[in-house]
Amino acid sequence: MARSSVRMSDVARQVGVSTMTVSRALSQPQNVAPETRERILQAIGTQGYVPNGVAGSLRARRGRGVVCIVPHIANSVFSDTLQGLNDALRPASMHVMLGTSGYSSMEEAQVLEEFVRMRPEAVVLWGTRRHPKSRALLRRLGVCVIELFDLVPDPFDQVIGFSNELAMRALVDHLRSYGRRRIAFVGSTNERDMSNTQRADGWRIALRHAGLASDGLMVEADGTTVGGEQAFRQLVASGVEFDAVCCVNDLMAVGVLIECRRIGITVPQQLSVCGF
Amino acid sequence: MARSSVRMSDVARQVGVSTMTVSRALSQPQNVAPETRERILQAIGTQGYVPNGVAGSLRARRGRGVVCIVPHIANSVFSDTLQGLNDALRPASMHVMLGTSGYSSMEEAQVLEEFVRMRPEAVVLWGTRRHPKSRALLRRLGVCVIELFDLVPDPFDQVIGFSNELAMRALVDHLRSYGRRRIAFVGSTNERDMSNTQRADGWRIALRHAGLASDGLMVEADGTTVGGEQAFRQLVASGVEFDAVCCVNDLMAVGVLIECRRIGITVPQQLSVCGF
DNA sequence: GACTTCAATGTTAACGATCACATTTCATCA
DNA sequence: TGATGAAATGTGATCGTTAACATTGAAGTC
Repeated sequence: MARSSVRMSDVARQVGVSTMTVSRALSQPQNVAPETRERILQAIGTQGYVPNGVAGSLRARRGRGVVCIVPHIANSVFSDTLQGLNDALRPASMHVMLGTSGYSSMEEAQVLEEFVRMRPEAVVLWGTRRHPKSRALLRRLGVCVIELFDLVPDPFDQVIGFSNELAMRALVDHLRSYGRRRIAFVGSTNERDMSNTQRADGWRIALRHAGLASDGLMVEADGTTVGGEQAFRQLVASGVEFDAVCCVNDLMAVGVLIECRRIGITVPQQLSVCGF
Repeated sequence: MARSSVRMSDVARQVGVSTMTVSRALSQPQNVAPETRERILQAIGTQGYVPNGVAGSLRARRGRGVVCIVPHIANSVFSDTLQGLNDALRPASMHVMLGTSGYSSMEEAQVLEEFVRMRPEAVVLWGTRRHPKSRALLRRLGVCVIELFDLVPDPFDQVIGFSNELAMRALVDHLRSYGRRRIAFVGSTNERDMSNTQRADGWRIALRHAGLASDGLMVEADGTTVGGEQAFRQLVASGVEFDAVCCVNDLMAVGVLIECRRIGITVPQQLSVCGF
């Protein structure tokens, strides 16, 4: 660990004030005489003093870190979120402590346990599925928790998100307003991803509310572009009739579009295709 | 800041040992009698004790944080790097403190100054362009610095990267081995991005070494797909002869490919196109 | 002039852990 | 049998800062 040999007391000695005045000059300038403050800042520059934030956090019982654990960084949904969080935190002189869960709540719990040792100001987590250990830990520490993406009726602390189910229902209703009646669903087989289930539920519920059938209209494959092609081929091969396809994500929708072009189905004339 | 009211001394008291023994049970288990350690771990579980990493870092004069400042998170090159760094750090119980520079060395210096207060174990930075303030700061703190991406002859501390110039020269040589002789360069007008200049240099040097001309063979536009299309159109319009195009990045290469398809140039038959 | 008020600064004691250096215990062996 | 040493544990100081309270001095009030 880098340790600067220059301490606040070194600056204080040179200026001829107490360390408390130096501390105040940095964190509450309005309580220090301008002239004194000026001399202190100059001494800081001369000596190359870098405040020790670890010591400060310990004594002040507050840090400037915000833990953020996302399933995977190298995925634009998550990295965009990180970017936003980072940008919002900087003006407040706070920083992101980054972690990944690999879509596993167990792994998230382990990472979380290590991270909270640094006593973060807040914890930002993706989704609302928490391992019991995580819940207990967060509850015990009383740390501010912000859950992203999934809007649930009984949030742990604070939630910023939307309802997968309602969004998918809105999508289906929109297709209905275009006159579509046989609306298929292309889902992902990724079991860890709860949003797939919630979106499928939304599709099913919307159809039921509208008095439309869903039987045989759901196909699943890997949640990728190739998976989308496969699933769509499967749907076509099944011989079931359909005039619209809702995909659980954009990648699969791209796969569907590719397959449509290959077998000569015109979009949106013959078929409506939705991503998410 | 979350503060657990349970301290190490609470655990120690319950077990009937000193705090030092608890501390050792956690960080150097081999120096504690197995039976004692067992009782300590049990008490920790019962009381829900979470070690205070801030206090530990202060006294031990070493933390577990690694500062990583990238130009922009929401860019796959950087987020992939972050992912890798994060994955490598986790087994060592270390964490990433994330920051962004927005491609500005001045902003990087400011972010860095705030981050080093937490006395990180190491600092990972993108590229090798550093603001003088950053250099001075890092030098003064004596913190381990790792610079990524650009391989330079006079590294600040440690560098992991490759030479843009040499890579581009290799690319040009590869095209020559295919018989290409009129090799154009599509560059980006993004001034902040040093790598553009270095790659252009590589292209120019490779041509000179091979005794080939570069005059009129360089075009520039915005470093995007659209920019690639524009630059290629400009190249075609100039009437200059060429049988290969090196693009400064993949996005521009995609733009070139799109434009080729539009105007009926077959790749790779009539023209070789390279990304980077 | 004595009294209040306020701004500027100082003093002391933490924050919660770990380092460096004891001390205790007990098995080993000449 | 007492010296020797290693394993297990304890003691006291300390990491560098800031909260809480105390002090100082000068200006304002009656």
